[in-house]
Amino acid sequence: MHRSHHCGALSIEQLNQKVTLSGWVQKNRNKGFIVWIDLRDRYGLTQLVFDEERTPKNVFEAAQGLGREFVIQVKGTVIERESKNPNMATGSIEVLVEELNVLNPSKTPPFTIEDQTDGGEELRMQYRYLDLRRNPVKQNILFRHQVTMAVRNYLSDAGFVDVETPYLIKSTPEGARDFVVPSRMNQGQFYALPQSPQTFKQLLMVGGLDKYFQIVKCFRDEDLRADRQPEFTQIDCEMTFVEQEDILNQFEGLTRHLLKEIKGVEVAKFPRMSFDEAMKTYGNDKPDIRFGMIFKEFNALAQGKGFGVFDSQELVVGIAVPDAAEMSRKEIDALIDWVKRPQIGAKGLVYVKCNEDGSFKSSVDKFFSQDDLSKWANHCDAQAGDLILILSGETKTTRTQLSALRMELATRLGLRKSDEFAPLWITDFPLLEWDEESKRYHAMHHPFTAPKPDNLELLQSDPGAVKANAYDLVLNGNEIGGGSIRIHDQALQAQLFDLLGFTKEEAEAQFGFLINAFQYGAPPHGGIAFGLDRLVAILGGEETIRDFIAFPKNNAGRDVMIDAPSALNKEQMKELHLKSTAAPKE
RNA sequence: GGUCUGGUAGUUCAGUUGGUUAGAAUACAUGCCUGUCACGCAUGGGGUCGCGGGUUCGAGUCCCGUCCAGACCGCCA
Repeated sequence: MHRSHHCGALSIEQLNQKVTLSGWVQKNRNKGFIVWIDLRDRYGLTQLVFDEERTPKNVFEAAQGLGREFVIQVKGTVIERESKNPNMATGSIEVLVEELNVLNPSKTPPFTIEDQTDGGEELRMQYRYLDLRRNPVKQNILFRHQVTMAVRNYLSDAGFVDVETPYLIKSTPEGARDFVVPSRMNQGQFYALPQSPQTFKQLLMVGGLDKYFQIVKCFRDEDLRADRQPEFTQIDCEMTFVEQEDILNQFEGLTRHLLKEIKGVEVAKFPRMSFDEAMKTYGNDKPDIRFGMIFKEFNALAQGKGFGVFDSQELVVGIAVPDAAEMSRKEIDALIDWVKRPQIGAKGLVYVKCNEDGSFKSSVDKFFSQDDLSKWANHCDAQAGDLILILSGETKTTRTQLSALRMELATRLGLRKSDEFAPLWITDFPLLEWDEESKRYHAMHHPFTAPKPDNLELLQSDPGAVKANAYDLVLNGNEIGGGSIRIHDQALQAQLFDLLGFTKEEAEAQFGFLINAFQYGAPPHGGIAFGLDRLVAILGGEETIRDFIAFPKNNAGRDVMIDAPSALNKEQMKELHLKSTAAPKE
């Protein structure tokens, strides 16, 4: 028997019991006459004690040589501590060791295995198996398990069937870049790894499964971010005989269940906002509504007063930053520099300080009277002590810039509280997006998304104006889910492929299987997919998903622990009918 | 593809205008220590200052190139 108890189990209840424990040496505190070892496993820490008088001499001497992360097994007796540690779950007892068995010694780890480790990001990734021993990372992984179990239970109880879909599928140039896998048995041909199980879940609906879900890996060969990995996990769902309203209700239910179950938070009915309204009032299709600073447009108030910068622009838009009028000139200048950085790209920033005495101080005092500025303050609900910040320019880019500024200020002002949860549905997305580069329309969501039924006639006359039965679930400024009602009518699907610039032959070659399936009684259906990694991170109060993934990849898509990707040897390359311009590994 | 920040001891970092033998903390090793729990005290070992080139009497420090890491923009149907 390796152990009778785990390292978080013992308390004063087990006093005087003989126990066997196994675990890792967290810390060796050697006082000369006495040695304490903190023994660690997944469940906690237990203090072991060895001393000159009570411990056999050979065991006592061996204890002095135990280093960090040695794996040991001990047999001993649970005794009450002379000095208790109230900060420790097992702090009132210790185990007086009689037998010590070193199961495996350890090299000194390259970083400390403690909550506040001295290890940097890269080193921790390289030795991820050591990092996983640390509480913060371990807790995140356990937390993820809690979330996925709650999801599975909820969806299964609601009648959803967990179905696995294939990972080796067909490449489609539409959308994100595919990861591809060469086929040995089919020379010169490639599988692609799915960007999502989209078409398969639709075929499951044609197949009559009615309600499907899968917690599934998806793969996208695009550049990474703090919240983006090349392989990531979706909670993928699809339902038959539903309208948008049915789906929103079902998955609002799931999200509310998770918030309650995992965080103990009760949330009222989720607000809904159209895409257009989100863009107009937050400059963003995933607004963080935990705080205000809602966009107000100043065109009517600020144009035609001789300030050329405003007069010449399509949009003049601003926000009132609460309690920020105290900002020094230097701080405001730094803010102006911040928006002028190439990442934001604003030309400048107009500010109005709403002083406590009711007066206004602005960067455009030359052009606007106190009366003008008072109207501005009124317009954007700025109180005395607030700071109004205004950008102007082309509508779309200016909104994007102000949105970035709003989020930055909220972060700086501590308004993005990680224990506050503000979900929001965004609806009525445009069906299509004009792409300047390729001079054609792209599907904003994906090519199977259904247009709103009363927009159908616009498909010919003004495709860009067509709204879709598509929706996103936003949580604290992050898109955590998105979906749509799908097209189930083959004629409409053909029309969409046409609009997207597919010839009949291309559509047939890429999606023939789906078009065929739709000829055999495809039911109305729709669904949604949640980004599990992101959802877990946000519920956990973070925005970086890496520490909620057991083995994540770095910025460049590398796994620095196993050193992947790597070159293949000549034989493999030959077998796969691949030629490389890079020197192959011998 | 681009912008920005960083790379100095096992680790996390400091290093002034370019100037003596490159420091701190922590980790590690040795010794001391009669109740520790971030134990304490003493001593010690540990450096290709990412790499290559240049400027200079002299480069961790300045310049050019390059590699690596991170954040962001583009991209992510």
